[in-house]
Amino acid sequence: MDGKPCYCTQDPEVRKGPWTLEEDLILIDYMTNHGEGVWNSLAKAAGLQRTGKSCRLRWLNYLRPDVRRGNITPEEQLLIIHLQSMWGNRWSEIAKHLPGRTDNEIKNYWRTKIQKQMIKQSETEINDLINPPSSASASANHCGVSAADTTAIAYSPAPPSDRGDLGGITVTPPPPSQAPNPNDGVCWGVEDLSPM
DNA sequence: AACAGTCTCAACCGCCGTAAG
DNA sequence: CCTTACGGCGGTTGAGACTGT
Repeated sequence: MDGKPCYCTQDPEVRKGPWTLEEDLILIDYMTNHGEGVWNSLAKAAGLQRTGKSCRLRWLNYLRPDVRRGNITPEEQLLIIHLQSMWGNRWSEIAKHLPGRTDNEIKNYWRTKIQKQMIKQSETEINDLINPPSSASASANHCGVSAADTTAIAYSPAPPSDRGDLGGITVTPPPPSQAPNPNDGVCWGVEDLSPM
């Protein structure tokens, strides 16, 4: 279409790849006039050569009026870390506690910023264990967690809980709504992630 | 200035749960 | 009860942007 890259699909009726401004406008227009419905028929009715899933994703992650884009605040960051430590990678649950943020955004943020930072930190601590700095009691981080434990956090125990089977490990699923306790199992502070 | 490596994020894929027929 | 269609979710990918050498 109009000189854009060819995202060939099995079905020539269905477009893939980045959304164009035109498509965005069509979807926004349709959504404001009709509201959400069955996504597949919505895509057809709106004249979009996209799958219903694609439309849904685009709307929820990008076009929704209440979607908030831009920097994650330190408060949001702490909340993400805390909720992730409690619930694992249940991004949609976590997103519900961050108004305007999408699960996709949080997921990306976690992987690119927080997780990387944690891995880096745990590597440093492991190095310290192997080659201890002369005077340091470099056995633990500032909350008394061993390097191995920290790694476990970094790689997220993320128990699949109710949908998975992790060798008998059971974890309480996310409560409907629970005020996060910043000291409950999480030792990370904003300063730990300061480079961000 | 040019190239290589790294990072970011939008979008896709595949699986699962649920509702409708 | 079984099958099918759909929505929702988490994981992964790839293109473009950015940074370092």
